[in-house]
Amino acid sequence: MLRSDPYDCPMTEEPKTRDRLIFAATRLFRQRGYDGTGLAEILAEAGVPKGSLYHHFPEGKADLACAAADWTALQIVRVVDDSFHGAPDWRQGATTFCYKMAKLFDILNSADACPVFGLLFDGPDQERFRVHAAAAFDLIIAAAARHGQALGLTRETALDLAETFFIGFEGGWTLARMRRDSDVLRGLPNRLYGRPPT
Amino acid sequence: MLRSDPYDCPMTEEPKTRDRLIFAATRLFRQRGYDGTGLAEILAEAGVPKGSLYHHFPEGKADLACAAADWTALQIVRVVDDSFHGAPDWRQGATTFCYKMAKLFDILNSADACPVFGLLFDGPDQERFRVHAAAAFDLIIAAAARHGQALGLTRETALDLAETFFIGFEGGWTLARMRRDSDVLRGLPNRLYGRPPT
DNA sequence: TGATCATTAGACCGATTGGTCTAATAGCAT
DNA sequence: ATGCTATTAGACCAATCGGTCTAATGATCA
Repeated sequence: MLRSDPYDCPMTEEPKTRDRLIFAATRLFRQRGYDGTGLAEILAEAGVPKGSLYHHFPEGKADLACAAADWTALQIVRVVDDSFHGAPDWRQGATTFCYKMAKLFDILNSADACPVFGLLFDGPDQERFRVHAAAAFDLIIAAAARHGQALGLTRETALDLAETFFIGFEGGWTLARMRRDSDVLRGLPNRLYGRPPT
Repeated sequence: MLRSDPYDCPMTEEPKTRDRLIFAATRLFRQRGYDGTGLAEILAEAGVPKGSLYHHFPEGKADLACAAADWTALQIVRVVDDSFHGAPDWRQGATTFCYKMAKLFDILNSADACPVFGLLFDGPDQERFRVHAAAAFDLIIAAAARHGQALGLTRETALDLAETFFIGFEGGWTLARMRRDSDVLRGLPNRLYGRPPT
């Protein structure tokens, strides 16, 4: 799911160097964090020499990290759109999202950081990463809020609802990771919105 | 607040070597993460030579990180107890906790990781840290749940309420950090429990 | 006092870090 | 084919990494 094409390039042929770097970096940063991942590891996993990295990302590791974060954010927006597409109400959309992400959690080795925010805080250039993370978060919030509006909510209500949801989701992912249990994610809607009417 | 005495030793005299190491490590890990912090930095901030570190923490950096995490967890339990002490109901206790932590957020340079869970995931010894984090979390949950029971809730309800609260809190801290805005924390009770009855 | 132990002090180590630089190569225009 | 640019390839670098080790020092007994 999160491994499909970045920038909508056709996946029939092997991804190009730049994208292979982004893939490898995304996975490794999510798993070991920014500082915990060496360039050598990324290069090895991507099968790319060092010269290419600094050709495609002149500012090196930090550049690559931002690209990886951007790509991840786009993927999450896609999951949001898939989840809310055709949902009869907010709760249904949110629930579907949680289940999709729980499945993803199980596919990843379930000890990784949250795809969205995991990669964005450490590293030497803290302020740059912080701003980048905030922008990515707003992108995702906005996507969810659009669906809320389409379901008849006012703009303010939808934004507030979306923000609250992702606050809960972020905390939920953290707990799921700590316990290695994706059911924490599946249980989120009940926590946030109460037991469903049977 | 979070700088007071570990292990209840009197603060009149200078903290001993071991505690100075824990203080410095706590602060630096929270700020730059485990992998982002070098031993040299910690040693410099604590004013302690390398030999002492490996005397007090034979397994080195990882040992120190666990000690720092344990100490932090105890501090958080204290804030929980302070917040719920004398609170008329759950919501009041939770609200006080959020305000106290918001104040702490402002005192720290407000770009740090959540005191409880920020330090615990990266690093080479991932599994050890994960288990440690889960235990610390359960400690804090249990502390809050005890107050819930004292307020008349059943054990199950209290545990569930506490878990949900800290899920929200963890996500809230993350967002507060991203936006550099402690009001995200102060707004949490309204998000979780609805607008208060005026 | 002298003996014994805990602690401090920091020189030193091999490995790895992110980053630079030059040379070789591939792709594509003409 | 020729020339030009984009890309790959990897040797090389100083700096820093976490960790080990020996010697000096402090503290506390007999």
